[in-house]
Amino acid sequence: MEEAKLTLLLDDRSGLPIYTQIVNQIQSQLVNGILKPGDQLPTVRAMAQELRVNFNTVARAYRILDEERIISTQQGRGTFITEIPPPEVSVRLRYESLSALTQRFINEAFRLGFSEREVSQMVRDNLKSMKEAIITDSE
Amino acid sequence: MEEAKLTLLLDDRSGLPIYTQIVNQIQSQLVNGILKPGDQLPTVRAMAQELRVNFNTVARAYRILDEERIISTQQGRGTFITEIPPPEVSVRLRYESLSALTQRFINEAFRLGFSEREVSQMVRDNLKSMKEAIITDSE
DNA sequence: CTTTTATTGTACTAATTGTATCATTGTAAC
DNA sequence: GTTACAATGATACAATTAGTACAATAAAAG
Repeated sequence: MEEAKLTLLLDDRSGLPIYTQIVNQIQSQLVNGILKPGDQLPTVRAMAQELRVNFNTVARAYRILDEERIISTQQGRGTFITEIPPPEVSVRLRYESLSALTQRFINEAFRLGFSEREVSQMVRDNLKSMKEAIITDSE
Repeated sequence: MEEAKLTLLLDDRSGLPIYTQIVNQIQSQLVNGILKPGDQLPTVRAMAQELRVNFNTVARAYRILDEERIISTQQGRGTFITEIPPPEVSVRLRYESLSALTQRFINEAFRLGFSEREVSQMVRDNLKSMKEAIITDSE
């Protein structure tokens, strides 16, 4: 949950653009557990200097990862790893991921003084209105 | 009517700037009665140290809350929760507070590819096991 | 009571971060 | 060779946070 050292290796012979290599390597480091949710990535400029590339190239990689919801970039603050991506992860990991997310949510709600009834009611209402919104959108 | 301990939790994954997180949480704690009218908030420097952020970040949050008339900041004295807001405002704020928290949770869960069924099931399970834990603790 | 000191929030500026836009470069297709 | 396009670089910008000096109030010292 801290800032990662994050050593990436660029390969000129790979034929892949730099930003793609950065995307791939961050993805694999996440899958391998080298990067974990909450970790802060190096700033675009720091990583750019490390890799001797323009910081916009790193920014491009970060933007792609952000669009894939793998990281969360925040102007003025930095970039952070979000949750485990859904793809091919095992059923167990998937379950644990949702469980952790739910526990954080419920703990927060309780900490703020909301009751069990209020929480479950609000979840129901939100899910319901979200479903209706989807139906409306597709008309 | 005394100074609050006021434990706030910052979350890097939330995507929200620190000052916004502080604003949201103080609002929530107010509408849930954790903070009461007249309560003194920690000084900007004390809270900053607690959260390991710059005190100007806390000051920014306090300034926003001050503009919303939720708190009253007084140079040289401190910051205090203002006197009773109209009850219907309080109720509305309370609802909106939980609604916003819930929406963030559900959006995140959907983003991770979980279905509506999975989400509501997980919420039920978590609430249930939490209730049992409380019962067990009190034996 | 007056003066001094400490504590508190404020104002302004600087530094750090990601973003947006356009220019340059290189490569492939024609 | 020209053109088209993708990748990268340069520059300016915006958002957030940090640093510094200051003003108002309270508390302490005398």
